[in-house]
Parts: sequence; structure tokens; C-alpha cells
Amino acid sequence: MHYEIPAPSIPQLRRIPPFDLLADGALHRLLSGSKLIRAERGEILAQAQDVATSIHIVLDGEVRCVLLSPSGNEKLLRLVGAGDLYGEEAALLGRHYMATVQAQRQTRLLVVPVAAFRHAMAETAAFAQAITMRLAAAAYELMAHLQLCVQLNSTQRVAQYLAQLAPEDAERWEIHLSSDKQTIAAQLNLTPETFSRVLSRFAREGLIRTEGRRRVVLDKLSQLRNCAAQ
Amino acid sequence: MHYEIPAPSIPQLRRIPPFDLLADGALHRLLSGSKLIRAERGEILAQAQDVATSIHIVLDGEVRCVLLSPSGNEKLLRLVGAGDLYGEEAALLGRHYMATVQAQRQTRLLVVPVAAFRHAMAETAAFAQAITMRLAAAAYELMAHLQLCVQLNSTQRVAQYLAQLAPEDAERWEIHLSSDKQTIAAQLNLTPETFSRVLSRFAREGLIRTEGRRRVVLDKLSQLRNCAAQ
DNA sequence: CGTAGTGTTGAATAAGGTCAAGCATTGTGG
DNA sequence: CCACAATGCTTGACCTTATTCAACACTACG
Repeated sequence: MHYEIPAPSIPQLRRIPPFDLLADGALHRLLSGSKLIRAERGEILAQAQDVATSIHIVLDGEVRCVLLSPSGNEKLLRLVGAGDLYGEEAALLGRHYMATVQAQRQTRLLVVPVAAFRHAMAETAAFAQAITMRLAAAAYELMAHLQLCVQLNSTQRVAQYLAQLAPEDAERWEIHLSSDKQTIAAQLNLTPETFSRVLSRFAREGLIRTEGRRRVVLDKLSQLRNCAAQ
Repeated sequence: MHYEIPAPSIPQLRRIPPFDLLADGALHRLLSGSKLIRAERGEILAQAQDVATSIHIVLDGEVRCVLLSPSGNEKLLRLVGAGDLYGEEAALLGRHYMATVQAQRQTRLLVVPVAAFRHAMAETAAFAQAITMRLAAAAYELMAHLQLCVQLNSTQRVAQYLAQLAPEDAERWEIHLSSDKQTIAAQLNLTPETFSRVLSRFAREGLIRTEGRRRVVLDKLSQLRNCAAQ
């Protein structure tokens, strides 16, 4: 990490929910013990097994939370972009991280000690409530993740992933992939090879067309949805 | 469900955390809209896809939360015993359940409408904080679950499961399985057959001995731990 | 003693992963 | 603008792993 300076006042933070709920004084107190750090692509920001002592807020850039297996296999849990935060669960519980956190590209983060965070929650009920809802949403997302990865086969996973990127009622939709295919494969807990094979099978069956590296045309969304829910 | 009556005052609930944090008045208000229901073994208490409108507290008995796949496959998420509750995430978010909930045996539950629950949280900060910590713990558990089911192979999963039932420093330990082997297999996202095969391989290699149906002697815990973390 | 529920074992199968080769796309420096 | 490297993507052959199906054994309980 390139530099680490106190961050007593970050006007940027005012606009990032849930920190917009804090009054000036509360925000200042929260930030008085915080540090601003910068990380380059690939840098490790938190190791699984480290005890979490702070909450990290991504100001700009992007970080990836991955689960590492003993055999070196990695599974992408989520991408955290600007304005988002991570580490609440582990830090609030005072346990070690489950995931390893790595900068995806050059990233600036705010590191808030958990004590200050807890204090802000005690001080501002609306803030505490927002955090509670975030945690509920996180648990909910994880259940969805578990269902996707544990229960569905590769075809269903890919179909579901593609279908959910289009509006509910559409039959044809053109999408631009938000990351490269390896990353998407990792989110779906597939190898790039398997992901590629499923896509080309869908293409052969006329359900989709891939144009270039990141453009996919979903031609038969109803069939795709059917594929996912079968 | 056999009967459904108002439950304005349940002395039992005073002792169940986090409800012990509520003052008399708050507890009464929470319960005034609640219902007491009884379910027989096998009864479905909540379907995935139902919108969650209440939090369920298990007074006695046991329920299982399972993820159902389109193909009918089921994965056990957790068992909820007396004094525990479920449905907070979905109900607080106002979304549908991810899991299907089924009574494992005869069970009495308290059904608390989410509005009353939210009101109690707003009214009593300590209660809200306890709920927040529960949600953090739930998210944390789910990540552990995800790591176990997605990343480890069957051998590692079983080894890890067995090893964690013994104290950290022991080398030999005798355990009594808390449920039947099918249920444990479901928790580990394995078929009963695969689970049985792994156990008998461990037995053949002298790492464990199974005595009767529910008794397992872990003879070489260090090797077992090694097996899990490899 | 018989039955239902539970656990074990084997053989066949299918699904994905791994390895390796080659093609395509993007970006860079001359 | 082109050559080239680097990276990402695709495809095929093969292999590992766990599931499925089926038969059978064990246990508990009436």
C-alpha cells in the first residue's frame, strides 16, 4: 500500500450511502481514526485468516473478494466498486476474514476502525438501521450465491446469469458483459473452458449470438429462462 | 398447521435471546400481533418464492431450512432448534424466501409480523444491535458454508466436518453424531452414498472407527486435519 | 420374527475439470 | 500503419470425481 495518511475530512464520503446519514460531527468522529490507503492492481488488502479490525470503504477503483481453497482454487464472491464497502460482518463479529481481498486495479480506500464504526452506529440510529439492512442483503445475496453454485448445473447457471441481465418481459436483448469472461466464469464457479463451451452450445442452438469479446445478443430469452429453471 | 391463536404473552420468550433485551411493554407490543402455530413433522412452514412477511421463532421442536433446486435436489442450509429464529433477512428486506422451511418434528412456533419486529428494533437499541449481530453472524456462516460446499472435495469436506467436532488440541476424540448420516450428508452437500464411502475409506486407513450408527471414534485427528486442509 | 428405515457397497454413467494446442483480439512500439 | 507480443478465448482429448441405480445388510422397534 502506497501511502497511509489520516483522513479527518473526506467530502467525498458525504455522498456515499450509508454515510450520508451521519451528521457532520458524527462523520468527523468516524473519520478521525480512519486512514486513507492506495493499492495497486493485484495487491492484497486482507488475507483470509487475518482478524478483521476495520471496515473498508472503496472510494474509487475496484477490489475483488475471493474464497481461496487449500488447493489454490479461487472462487469470486463479489466485486466491490466505488462507494461500496466490505468487511462489516467479520469486523463487527471480531472474527477473521473468510475471503481474501485483492485490488482489481488502482484503488483508494478508507479504512475505518471497527470501534469508530460501532460508535457511529450507536450514535445515529438511521445509520445503524442502514447497516442492518446491508447485512440482511448480504446474507440474502450469499444464499442466492449458494443456490446458484451448489444446486444448478453449468447450463442452468449460465442461462440464469444471462437471463437476469435482461428486463423481465423482453424476448430479445443485447448485453455488454461487465467484465471479461474469465471473471464471469469465476463468479459462476465455472472454469473459463466450461463457460465457453456452454456459451457456444447456446449459440449453436440459436439461443444467443456472441459478437466480439464482450457483446452478447440474447435472441430467445424465453427459452433461456426455461433452461435456467429446469 | 394445527392451530393459530393470538399470543399476547408468552413467558417462555423472556428467556430467549435476543428477546430478553426487550422491556415488558415492548415485548407485549411485539407479541400483540403475533400468532402461535403448531406444525407436525414434514409440514411446510414457508415456501421459497413466498414473500416473507414475518419472523418465525422456534419455541420447541426443530425446523430445517433447505434450498430446493428446479430438479428437486435439496441442500440443507441449517437446522433451527428451540430458541432460535429464522426469516429475518427476507422479512426485513420484504423479499421472498430463498429457502423452503419444513418442520423436522412436532414444533411450536411464534410468528411475528415484520412491522412489529421493526418497531421493536426502533424502540430498543440493544435489541436492534443484537439483531444486527445475528445478521452479521448469519452472513459469516453462509460464507463458511459456501467455502465448504464450493471449494472442497468430498474427502476434505468430511474431514473438516469431523475435525471441527473435536477440541483443537485433541488427537483422539469420540463423537456422537447430532443427526442421522443422511442429514449430515445433506449439510455437506453430499449424497448419503458418497458420505458413506468417504467414512469407510477413513476407517480403512485407520483414521477413524465407526461404532454403531451414531458413534465415531476419531483416532488420528492430526491426519484428519491434514486431510481437510490440503 | 418381520418390517421399515437406514446404511453400505458395486458397477455404470455423466458432468466438469485439466492439459494442451491453436485462434482471435487488443494494445504497444517502431 | 504494421509487426509483434500479450492476453484472452475456443476447442478437443482425456481423466477425475461424484452421482445414479440397484442390490443387499444392518438396526431398531413393534
